[in-house]
Amino acid sequence: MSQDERPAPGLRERKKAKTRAAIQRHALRLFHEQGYEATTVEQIAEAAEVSPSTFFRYFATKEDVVLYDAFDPILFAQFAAQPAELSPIQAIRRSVREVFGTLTAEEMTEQWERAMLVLAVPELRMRMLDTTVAATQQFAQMVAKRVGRQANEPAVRAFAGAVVGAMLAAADLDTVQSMGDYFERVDASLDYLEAGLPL
Amino acid sequence: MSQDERPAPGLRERKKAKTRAAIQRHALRLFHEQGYEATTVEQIAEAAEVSPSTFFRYFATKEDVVLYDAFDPILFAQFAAQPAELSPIQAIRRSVREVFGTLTAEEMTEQWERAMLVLAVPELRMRMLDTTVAATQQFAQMVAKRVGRQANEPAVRAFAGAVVGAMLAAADLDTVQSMGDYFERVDASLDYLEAGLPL
DNA sequence: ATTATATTGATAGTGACTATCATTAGTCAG
DNA sequence: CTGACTAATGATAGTCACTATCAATATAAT
Repeated sequence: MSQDERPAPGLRERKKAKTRAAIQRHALRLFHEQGYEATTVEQIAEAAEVSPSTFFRYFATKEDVVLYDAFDPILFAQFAAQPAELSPIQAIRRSVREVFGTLTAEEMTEQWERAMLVLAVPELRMRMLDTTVAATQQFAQMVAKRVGRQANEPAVRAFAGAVVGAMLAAADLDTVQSMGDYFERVDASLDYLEAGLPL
Repeated sequence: MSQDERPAPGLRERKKAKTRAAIQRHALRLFHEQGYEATTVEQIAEAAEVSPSTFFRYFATKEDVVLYDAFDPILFAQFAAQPAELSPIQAIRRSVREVFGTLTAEEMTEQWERAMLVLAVPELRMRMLDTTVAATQQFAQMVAKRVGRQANEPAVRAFAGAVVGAMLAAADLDTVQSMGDYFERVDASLDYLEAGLPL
């Protein structure tokens, strides 16, 4: 108690965090209950007891309520922290394991449901793809650092693109029906990339 | 003249084709002159001398005016037509060369400008990505056929995803500044994939 | 307590897109 | 050629995401 465990950053900041969380919670609940498109921003605002104006102050778009995604930075940090002697693909494999290994069953379910929502709604799926492709450049830079090359070299870019492409292809709703399935597929894809795309 | 070169499909159909072409032409011109976002559907409709209602009868969204893309099917057909003994990557390389080799300088410029527009406008870029990812499944099926495997095998999906991912990574505005640059990069990426992603 | 500042809600707008319906124009028998 | 059938059009009214603005309110700082 003597130490500031959480710096308790003033009433104003705490209120903002609460408001943001309330909006997101009610939004996700309503999306689950009525579907994404059938839920209007007005409804979300009303449920969270704020005005529509306030909604847009916290989330620039309706999509952002779902896509505010803290995973990319965590995954990147984990990737950077892997021992330098690992190959990029081995580093990816370990990063994925370590990041998702810490999730509770509940968090896992929540992530899975969110993923289903994103894949099901074209609007959300498209935004997710866009941010993923943008993240590919960042990934290329980290790979470059790891193998001692330049990030703008065609080989490095192609490698990063191929890895991301293969990971996206692993997220296929027809054959993947659970988080466990998905991890198996990601692992298999990484094996396949490591083997040099043998056909 | 004795043969029907174009079946001349009735006045109604000819008018529709004309209207569609007029809308698209004026839309692309206005996008070029004023920018995509600054151009409203109302302006396009007015320029093409139709009502806004009619605009949406021809194009479901404003985006579709730009993204109505005839290239994917042509590229797929060309890929399917490549000799069976070629490896998938060799077949891709040849298909790309053959499809774009037939373009005139003017068509080339037009395609380049359209590509720039798509990459510059988030809305368009996202839709393009979505259709590209969707096309990956189709591509996986064709690859499967070529190598005598099933399209839902992880290896086949991962291969298709990796190829598409690497191709997308080749379309990088920082390092690619012309259609010629782009083809070089695509070729280099295919080499790299063929070599088994050596780092 | 008082001043300065951050946050809010209300209001009014824009623009993409949908639904509906009467009018018009192309088609096809007879 | 004419009239009935059908497809295409334009007008109207509406929904919803999102923006801009501004007065009212809540927090922070002095």
